[in-house]
Amino acid sequence: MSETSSSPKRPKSRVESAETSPKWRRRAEARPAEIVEAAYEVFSEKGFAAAKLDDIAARAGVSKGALYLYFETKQEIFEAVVKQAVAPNIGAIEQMALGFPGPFEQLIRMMVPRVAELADKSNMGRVIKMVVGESGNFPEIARVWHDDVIAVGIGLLTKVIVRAQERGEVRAGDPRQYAISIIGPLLTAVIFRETFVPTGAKPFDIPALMQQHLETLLPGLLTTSART
Amino acid sequence: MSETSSSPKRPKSRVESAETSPKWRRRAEARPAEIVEAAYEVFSEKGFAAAKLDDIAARAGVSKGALYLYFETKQEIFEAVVKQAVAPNIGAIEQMALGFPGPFEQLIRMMVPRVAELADKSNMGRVIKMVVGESGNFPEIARVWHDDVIAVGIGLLTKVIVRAQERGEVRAGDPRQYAISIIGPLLTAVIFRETFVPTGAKPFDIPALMQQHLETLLPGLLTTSART
Amino acid sequence: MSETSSSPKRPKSRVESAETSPKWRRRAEARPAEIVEAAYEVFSEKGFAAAKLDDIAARAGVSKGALYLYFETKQEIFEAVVKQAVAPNIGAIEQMALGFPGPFEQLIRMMVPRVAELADKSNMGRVIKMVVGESGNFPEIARVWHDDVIAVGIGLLTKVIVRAQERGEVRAGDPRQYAISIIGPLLTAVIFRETFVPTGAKPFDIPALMQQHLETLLPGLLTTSART
Amino acid sequence: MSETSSSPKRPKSRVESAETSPKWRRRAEARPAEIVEAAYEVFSEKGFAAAKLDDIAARAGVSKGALYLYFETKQEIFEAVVKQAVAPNIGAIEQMALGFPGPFEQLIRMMVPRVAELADKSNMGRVIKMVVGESGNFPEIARVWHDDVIAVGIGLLTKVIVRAQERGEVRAGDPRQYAISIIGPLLTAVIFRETFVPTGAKPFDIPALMQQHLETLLPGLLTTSART
DNA sequence: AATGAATGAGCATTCATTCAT
DNA sequence: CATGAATGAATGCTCATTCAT
Repeated sequence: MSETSSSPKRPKSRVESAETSPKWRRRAEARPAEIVEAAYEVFSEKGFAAAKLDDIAARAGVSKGALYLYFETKQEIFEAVVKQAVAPNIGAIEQMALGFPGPFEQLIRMMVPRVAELADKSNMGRVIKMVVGESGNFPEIARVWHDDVIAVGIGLLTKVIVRAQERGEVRAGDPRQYAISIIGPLLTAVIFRETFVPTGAKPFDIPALMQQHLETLLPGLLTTSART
Repeated sequence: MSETSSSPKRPKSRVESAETSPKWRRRAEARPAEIVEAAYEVFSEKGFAAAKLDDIAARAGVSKGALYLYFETKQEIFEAVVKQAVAPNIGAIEQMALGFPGPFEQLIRMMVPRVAELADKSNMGRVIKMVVGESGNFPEIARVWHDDVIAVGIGLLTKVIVRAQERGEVRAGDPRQYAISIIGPLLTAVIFRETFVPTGAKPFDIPALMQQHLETLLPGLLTTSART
Repeated sequence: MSETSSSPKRPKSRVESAETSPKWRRRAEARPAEIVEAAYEVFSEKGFAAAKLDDIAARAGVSKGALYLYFETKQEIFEAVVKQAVAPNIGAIEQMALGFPGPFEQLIRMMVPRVAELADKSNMGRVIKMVVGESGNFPEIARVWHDDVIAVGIGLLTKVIVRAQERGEVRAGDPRQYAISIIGPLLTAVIFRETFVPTGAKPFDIPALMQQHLETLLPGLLTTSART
Repeated sequence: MSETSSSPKRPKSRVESAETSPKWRRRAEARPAEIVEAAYEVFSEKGFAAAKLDDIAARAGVSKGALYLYFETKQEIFEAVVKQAVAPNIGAIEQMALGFPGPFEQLIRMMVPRVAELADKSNMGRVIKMVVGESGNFPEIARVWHDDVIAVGIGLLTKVIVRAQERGEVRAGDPRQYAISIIGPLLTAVIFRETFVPTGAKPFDIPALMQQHLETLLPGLLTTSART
């Protein structure tokens, strides 16, 4: 879980005293994060509807009632779980990509492994699975995720490609489609891992997969002049 | 929906009577398929848990009780829905691919648009979404889908690539990863369509996307000697 | 309970067949009335919030789930109970009063005992108690009851008095206040019966009370010329 | 609220220390009354079951936990609220009535406006509403209220009437019924005000109503010789 | 004395499943 | 075969009550 804590209803402690002795303030500060963490596990295993608040509470080590001290509904907990996976590194990556001074090939060779690493290690995969699975029931969540994550990611990649095309580094072609060409195998591998690997399917080595994918794709993506 | 009827518990007609009014007969025979068709719609919209048998029955134009004449549980209906999307054309494609006499490039240039077309038109996307979303609750279904569809598809592609590598048409490299390189953008686009397009996201032209993807990928995939 | 059944969501029987053999149609037709009857008892004993649907269901001899075949919420059941006591005889009394050709004294001497009898025998008292007790939480119910019962009753009495004043039979004075002078002791006695008699208070003989009240009130209400 | 403090569980001050800061002391002493005052408002608006201790605590300006320093249960708070409205002026009125030396007519002409004024201004109406509404759940409270308030009031009036009958001032007739004849319209108007006026019903001018009621009733109540 | 976080029993509501007709 | 009324276990949410601080 990242520290990008969404802002759940925090029971307002009266003075927010200077130095909270750890024994004093019970667990009030930590609770929301603990709950979201537990909820993340349960939701990603069962999906929204099949997840029981009893289970979430138990896994968070609190009573069912305590959930309602920090969240108003089950759906709000779900939204917190999904949001908490949203902003994590997108901003950082965005900075890096748009500010990068060198040629497209260098940029992409730096970014793709980094993103692959991220996808491999983080829980983004399970969150994607949740968003996909519940998009029918929570269009709003799907919309937010699209706007905040997917569109930003694809848009960033597209922008980088357009710029490279303008500089003659990338061949003519629909840049948004190129973005999917680049990133599609990664998403597929992540979803595959979350969906089929637990039932016994042979997993992919995601960084290796993306490394090879990049080597395969670049010759057809770069203009002859841009090729190293 | 195809006629590949899954095998729901068909109520044993007590006497298998000589001549029943043909109109009646026909309806009765069609029932399971109608139910699965309706269930497919509801499940793919809501997911397993949020789908109500009331809705399925209503959409199938039968009473709720009637569902239990053909299926024993909600889960069994769900399995029928998923299975019914399994067999679709994999077999045909398999034949085509493995029997293809020409070079890899020709084969892949023929297959990919065909599969893209299929993915674009069929409801496979929604079924994938269902399988992804419910894989946590129904590992068995995920397993079956993997074994019967995913593994077969990837395996087929892998096999074709291995053969092409042996003939010096495809560069060295992990053939299973190459398979994902080829097909990943398609799966990503399909899932994107099912998940985000309904909430307003700009859709992809899937055949065009795969056409461009192929042109981009082939230069790096084929050996220099195999290039047209 | 009167037959003035409000119209609860009746499970639509498919053909409403001509003669429903009592053994065939289960209890579908009778159920709503039975439920309302049971709910009336529980609500009037406990009030809205403290009434448990379990109790209502048990007393109606059905399962808890069955309640939801006929009503959508607890509140809707409550409203049905209250409404069902609304229209009962108001209409009849209204006809009688407004169409009465004789002098005011005759009319009032006929009406008051009749209404007293009604209040004594019917369950109106308990319903009034419910409306009073829950008016804070269900202003809408209080409003409906006021508009449909209280205002009609007071309005009717007021109208009769105004007419009698115009004919010189009743002394000058606020006719709406006269109405309360006439009917107030009856309402008080009814509420007293519902509230305090169950805890051991000595009840009033309501018809006798109203008889004496009328004899006491009439001399001051009628003009000298109208006195018998 | 009056100072007739009910007796809530006062936390035993451990040392009954010599001199505590007087400001502190005062607050502590006032707490129970403040709580009862707040509870009165909430209970009279919502009824017992729908009243939340959270609301009561908030309105009293204390924490929820603090309620339990003074009362052991919700019901005990409720009882304190009801009791606190009991003693109000009944005693004073009783003295006045029983000690009155003049004729019945004078007594009643003095008492009724005074009681009407009281009913009009005090919160008795809301308490009556509460008692009526919760009598099913709290028979004990209903009993206490009957014994301490209702029976006393009716009994007092009855006693006065009996005495007047003995002196030949009031006609023959059931004196307890006469009491209801006199006071019923007042109670009806009070309950009407609490129940229906908040939903938009036209209120009664209670003192005026009772004035007219008295003028109407007295001719039939007094003997010819007692008439002024 | 006072706080307010935490508890957990309690209840309205839903829905897969059964079965009398 | 078919119906749909009926069931009852399951679950989200509430709120009086407790207790560590």
